[in-house]
Amino acid sequence: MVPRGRPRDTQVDERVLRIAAALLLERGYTGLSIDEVAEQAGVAKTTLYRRWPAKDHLAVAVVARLQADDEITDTGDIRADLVNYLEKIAAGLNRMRAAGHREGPSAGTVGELVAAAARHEDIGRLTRKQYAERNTLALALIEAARVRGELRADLDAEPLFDQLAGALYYRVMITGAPVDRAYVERLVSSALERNLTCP
Amino acid sequence: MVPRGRPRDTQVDERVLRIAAALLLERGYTGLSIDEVAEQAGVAKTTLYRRWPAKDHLAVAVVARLQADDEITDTGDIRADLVNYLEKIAAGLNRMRAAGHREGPSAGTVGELVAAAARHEDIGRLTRKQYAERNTLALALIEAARVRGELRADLDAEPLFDQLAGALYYRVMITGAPVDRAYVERLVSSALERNLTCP
Amino acid sequence: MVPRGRPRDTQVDERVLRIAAALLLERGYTGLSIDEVAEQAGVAKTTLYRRWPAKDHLAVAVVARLQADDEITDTGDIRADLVNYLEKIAAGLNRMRAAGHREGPSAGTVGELVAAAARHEDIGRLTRKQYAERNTLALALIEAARVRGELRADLDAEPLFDQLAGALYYRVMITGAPVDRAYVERLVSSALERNLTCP
Amino acid sequence: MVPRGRPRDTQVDERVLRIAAALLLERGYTGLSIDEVAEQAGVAKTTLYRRWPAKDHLAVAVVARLQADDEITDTGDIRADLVNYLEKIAAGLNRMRAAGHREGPSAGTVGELVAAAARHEDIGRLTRKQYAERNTLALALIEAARVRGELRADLDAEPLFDQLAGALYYRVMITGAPVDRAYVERLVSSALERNLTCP
DNA sequence: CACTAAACGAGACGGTACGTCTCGTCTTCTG
DNA sequence: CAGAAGACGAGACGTACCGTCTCGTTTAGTG
Repeated sequence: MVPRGRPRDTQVDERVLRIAAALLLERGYTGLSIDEVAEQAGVAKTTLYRRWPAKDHLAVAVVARLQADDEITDTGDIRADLVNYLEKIAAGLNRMRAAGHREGPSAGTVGELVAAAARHEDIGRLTRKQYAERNTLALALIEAARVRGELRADLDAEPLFDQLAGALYYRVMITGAPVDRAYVERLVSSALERNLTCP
Repeated sequence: MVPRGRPRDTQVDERVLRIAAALLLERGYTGLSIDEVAEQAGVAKTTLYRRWPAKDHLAVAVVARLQADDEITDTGDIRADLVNYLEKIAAGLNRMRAAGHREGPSAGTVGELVAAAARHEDIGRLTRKQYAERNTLALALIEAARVRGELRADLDAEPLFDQLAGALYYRVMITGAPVDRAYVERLVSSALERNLTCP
Repeated sequence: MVPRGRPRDTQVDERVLRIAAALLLERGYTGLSIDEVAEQAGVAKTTLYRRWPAKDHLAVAVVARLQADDEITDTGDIRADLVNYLEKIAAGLNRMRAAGHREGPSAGTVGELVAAAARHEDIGRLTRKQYAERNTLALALIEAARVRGELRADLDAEPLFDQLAGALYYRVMITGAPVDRAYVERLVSSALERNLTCP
Repeated sequence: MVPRGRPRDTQVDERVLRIAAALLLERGYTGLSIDEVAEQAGVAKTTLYRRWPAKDHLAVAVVARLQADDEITDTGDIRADLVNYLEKIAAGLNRMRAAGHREGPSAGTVGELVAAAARHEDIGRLTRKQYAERNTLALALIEAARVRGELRADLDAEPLFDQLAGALYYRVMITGAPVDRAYVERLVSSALERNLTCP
């Protein structure tokens, strides 16, 4: 398939995403205005809509780039690996938390993205797929630890990871409590140690 | 303090919240229009804004009323009590999930509310306070179980409840996975049983 | 007929009119807000509406009081008498001109009063009656001058006074040109001297 | 200068002004609602506000178009020319008089326009400029008559025209008296003949 | 080099909701 | 009853976005 017509200006993507990121982080989701992005980027609105079909898509793209690659590593020490991985997730969330001037404790932008995923089926599919991949990796990590005997044999991995990741999101979005290294370690401890007393 | 002037019509709150709830659940956050609520409720917009300073505030009030009284009970069986309580939370979330057109897997409305809390400092304070109360109750439940020996003595209650509630929110908002009774039971089991093998 | 119940507080009228005048002159007709007048006067809106059925009526009352009594005097010198009288009218108009911060050249408040008279039949009747009285006096003045031979015998008094008063209003409302003593004298001269060359 | 961007739809101006004129004449100034104009013209409110920054501006534009071209002609007979020209002005005023419900004697709409000119500096400038042009033409007409000896050599043209036009406005806005051909002729006679008896 | 196809800048446009601002009416309690 | 206080209905206003459209202009590749 031969490309016809004038090729897209690749610098546009870069410039737009940079400026959109600045706006999003500085003023929050509402403050991210298509008109303003276009103007600041010296780009026509048409050009934006040629690349991202709606503001929500642009916002998702911006955040996706901010989160980047949360690598997962398996050192054989499940506790350390989980702490390590969860900390990366926490870092991404904390970055969102700063968005929107007031820098209140709650990460409104994360909420907006959830809403965006609900508004647009394609965004929903995309983000769920990405989260599914992340989940798969984490579950594999846990499974490996189970197989090699670090975790108990009849472990239910799915809710375990839900608990870990969920606690982070819960604090960031709902209670507004801090999510730092100390908390992550408490969290992993709480999740891995037995809680019920042995009868 | 003596009340001065014409007292507020208490029926208005009732009527408005009922209609707003219907709109919110049927058409989602965007479909909840102040003008329409006012019209359907036979109320002037001024009257709405006298009670709720912005649409966000109305929406939060609507949802607060839908969640309403998630009573927590202490039967002496911490596992059953937690399952019971989490199911109530899950029910509330699932109700939100249905909100808005496509009945997609993700509860966009919850995300909007998180965003609303971030946009308005007062909403943020209010909701965090409410969640803090809920947390307090749950932590007391857990603490009581610890004291009477159902849970281990050195239990860290805070992350434990974060894990439980967080997992529900995480699935509803992020992964889109179902949150039903079966899952809640798996979740509580996962959180309460020991996961690390004894060395 | 015996008066029953609490008698009206006569101080209210005074206070309200004073404050309304201040607002009207300072901010113009739009800036004259019933709510604000009530608040500043320490008076309930009910009380205002008991006295003046609408904002327009209050405004008219305010202006009527500002104009007060344009006395007309007959010294036997029609030119001087007219100049004298027109100057009083001009003074009233110039007072209105200052109204509304921008102190532009045009007296918007006069226009608003005209509009008010058109909106409310009763205001229209009232003001037209007042203007009719003024007219009657002026016409009598002119007529007397005619009878005693100062003015020509077949003079048409009605358009003559229309011309004089009208020119003032025209400049104040339409062209924005100044209306001072010098102009009034030119005006009277122009109206009284013959303009057509004698054939 | 190259035109950039999508050109304005010229039909919009036409349609909007037509419909706005209909509303203004039928229901008066208050009855001229931006929302309704937009709806009836099949045009977005945004489009209206792009052309006229406020309702006042639209109203002025509507009236300006109604008045349109009051051509002035110089036949060499100053009396006839003045009558002719004043009649055109009177016609415009009488058209305004009909505007708004009660078809009362006073042209409230003219008052509203005066008020509009006072509220917005730009409208004031614009309308004063237009009236200045009209004045210039009329003064030229009078001046020509003076030069050719129809009017006396030391005539003061400015107050003369003020008197003529002013009388019309005065009757329409203030006294509510009729302004028809007969009156215009009396008016011109009154203004042109000598009024003082020769001493 | 002409021609085609698409990207691009600019900005008008339709649509829609928001939140604000008055006005004039009403309802309650107090003197 | 008058008055203070303030809720209420009604309705327009002007604003702020979004996403689409319609131009004219540029930038490639192709015959």
